[in-house]
This record gives sequence, structure tokens and C-alpha cells, in this order.
Amino acid sequence: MNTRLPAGERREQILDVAVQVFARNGYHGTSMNDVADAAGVTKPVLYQHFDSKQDLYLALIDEVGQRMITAISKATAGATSGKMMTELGFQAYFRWVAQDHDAFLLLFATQANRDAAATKAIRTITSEAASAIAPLIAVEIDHEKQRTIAHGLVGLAEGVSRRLVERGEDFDPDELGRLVANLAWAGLRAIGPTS
Amino acid sequence: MNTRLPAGERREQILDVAVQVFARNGYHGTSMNDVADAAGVTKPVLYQHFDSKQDLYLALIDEVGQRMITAISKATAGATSGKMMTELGFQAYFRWVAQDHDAFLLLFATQANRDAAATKAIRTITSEAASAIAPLIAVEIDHEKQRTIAHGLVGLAEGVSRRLVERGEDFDPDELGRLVANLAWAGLRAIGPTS
DNA sequence: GTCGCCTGTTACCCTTGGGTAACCGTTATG
DNA sequence: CATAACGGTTACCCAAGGGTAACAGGCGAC
Repeated sequence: MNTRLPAGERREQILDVAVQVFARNGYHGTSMNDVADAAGVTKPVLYQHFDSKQDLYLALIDEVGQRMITAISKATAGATSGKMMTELGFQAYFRWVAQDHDAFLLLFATQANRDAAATKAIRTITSEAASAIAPLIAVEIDHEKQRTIAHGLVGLAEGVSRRLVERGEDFDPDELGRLVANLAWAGLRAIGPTS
Repeated sequence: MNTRLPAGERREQILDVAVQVFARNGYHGTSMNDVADAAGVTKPVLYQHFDSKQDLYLALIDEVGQRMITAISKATAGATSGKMMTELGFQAYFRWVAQDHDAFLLLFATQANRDAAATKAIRTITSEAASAIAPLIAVEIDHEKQRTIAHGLVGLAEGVSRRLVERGEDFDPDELGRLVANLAWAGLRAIGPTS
């Protein structure tokens, strides 16, 4: 039997546990009872901390997304060149994936979204990531196209990670980051003003 | 009121209509009644053609996925170089996206999957696409890494498309294909045997 | 000590929605 | 015309699951 917890800690614990459960079974595959069981409490306790299932889920996405963005921002803060920034950024991203498979799955594989609000929340995050990438792209290219390409690079990292996470493989995020950054950087240099 | 249709045609019509409905609202956001309404019939008619909701959904994924793979295969069949193949492939892909937003959304955005079977079905498709790409990658790189990169390129195309489709923009798939192919090709040439 | 707050629980409600049984009208065939 | 085959409908069953009302018990404040 679980000891009682003060509200704040209980809330944190629920969030921790919920990431795992949602990541493994998706939004619709996870019932509030599942989350409650995993947390070692009963359903009404969840509703003391979150208004609804969706509210809980959005809180998760937000927290996890912020962790990712923060990790990448910090890593790239000291970069002194575009290429360096690219490399540090990808490395930080893959490090985040390697450390927290569940978080990655929650954001990018558990596409049990399609709940309008959740979809929007995730789009906001990828969009933020794309915004960071866009400035690295040759300035001669028109702005819209820059952003499109930037979203493509987000997808690139996502595709790579999805495969690795699904296979449950261990991988070296720094090496992988260098590899992907090389690809991306060379690619970006190659696309000029005219298609 | 809808006229009666012979079984074969009704089945086709249901599939056509279901792609749209599922693409717009996701798996869990779509009830069998929704599909039936959209098709102008009642629920039991659906069950004359498909065993279950999941069965219908998997049939959709399969059909749509095959259309995509076929389009790309045909387009790249006549390529005489890796670079040409890359370009033709991406162009065919983006043409497919441009022509059939719903199909794209069904496969890649309606992540209302996480139903184990559906997830697997989609993974099969992306995997097939990756298999086609892998051989283009420098042979000196180890095989597993090749496949990982290939999945990354699938994600690249996916990320680009998702943004465009979500924004509801018209775009020129051939021009976009050239742009992305340039990026990818240059990137692939840049990654050598050593990270 | 006792009062009230705070963390929990039990037991329930009620909608949504997948799936089905039973029935009906139309059309083709002899 | 009888009748069988077929496409379709109405009306229902039932489980899953989000959400809640009402109650229980410990711990700090006074």
C-alpha cells in the first residue's frame, strides 16, 4: 500500500507515471484507471490534480516538449558556427531520445492524437524546433520554403529516432548526431537560390 | 436518397469515403456511424463488407499504402543514376501527397494508431520505402546505419509534407521534389565511412 | 481533545460506440 | 406470379470508460 503524499509530490508522481503509460499504449489505449493503477491510487485522485483526461495529457505534452526544447537550446547556445550548431543540436536531440524513450514516443509515435488540442500542442513544439533550424538555411531561399525545409529536418531526426526506439536498440547519440548533422549540413549547403 | 449498389461498387465507395472521414477525424475520432453516414448507408451495411472497424481501417491503410509505393516505384523505374532516382522518387512522393492529402494524412498524420496492428501495418509501408532508399547510401557505411539513415529520409519527406498539408497550401511537387532531392543527395554524398 | 482540512476510497452514473438479430423491399429467374 | 437472392433498414444489446457524489480517516492547529 502506498503512503499518502502531499499534493505537489503526488502531482509529479502522476505525471511521471503517466508518461510511461501513455507512451506505451497511446492516448486512447490508456484509460484513467490504467494511469491510476500505475500510480498506485484510484481514479478520483487524478481528478483532484487534473480536470480531465485531456488536461492531463496536454500537461504531459507540455512538460515533455519543454524538456526537449530546453535540452537543445542549452546545447546549441555556445555554438560559434552554423555547422557546429547543427551538430550540437542533433546530438542533443538524440541524447534526449536515448535517455527518455517514453518522452519521444509520447510526442512523436503515439499518434493517438488527432484530438484537435493535442495535435495543436505537438505542432507547436515541432514548429518551435523548426524555427530554430530555419535560420541555418541559405538566406537566398524564400522564407516559406525555408520553414518547409526546416520541418523536413525535424522529420529527418524523427524518422531516425523512431526506427531506433522501435527496435529498442542502444545507440550512441553523439556519433549519430554527427552523422545526421553532416548529412543535413551538406544538404543545406547544396540547395541554392534556384531550386 | 442513395440508389442501391452492387456489392463490389459499394465496397469501393465505402473505402473511398472512409479515407476522407478517417483522415479528417482520426481512428478514434471516427465512429462506424460516421462512416456509414458519409457513405449514405447504415451501419450494418459496413459489416457486410468488413468484419470490424479495425478490418476496415487496415484495408484502407493497405490500399493507400500500395498506391503510394506503386507511384514511387513506377516513377523511379527508368532512372539511370542514383541522383536521378532520388529526384524522381521525391517528386513522385510529393505528387502523391499533393493529389491525395487524405491518403497522406491517413498514413502519416492520423496517428490515431497505436492500435498494434495498425502501427505495424504502417511501419511495414515506411519500411518498404526505406528499403528502396537504403541502396543509395554510400556502401562503405555499415548496413544498419544505412537503414537508419534511410528511415530518416522517409521522415524528411514526411515532415515537409505534413507542414504543407496542414497549412492547406498548394505547392508544386516537382519543384519541391527537386529541392528536397538536392538536399538529400548532397547529404548522402557527404556522409562517408567515418561518421 | 476536537475541529476542520486534506488525501484518499468505494460505488456509482451515463454516454459513446462497436457489433448484431430480425425484418423489409426490389429485382431477376423460372 | 412464386420465390430466392441480395441490398438495405430499424432497433437493439452490451462493454468500456470518463467523470462524480458521498463517505472515511489521519494529522495539524488551536
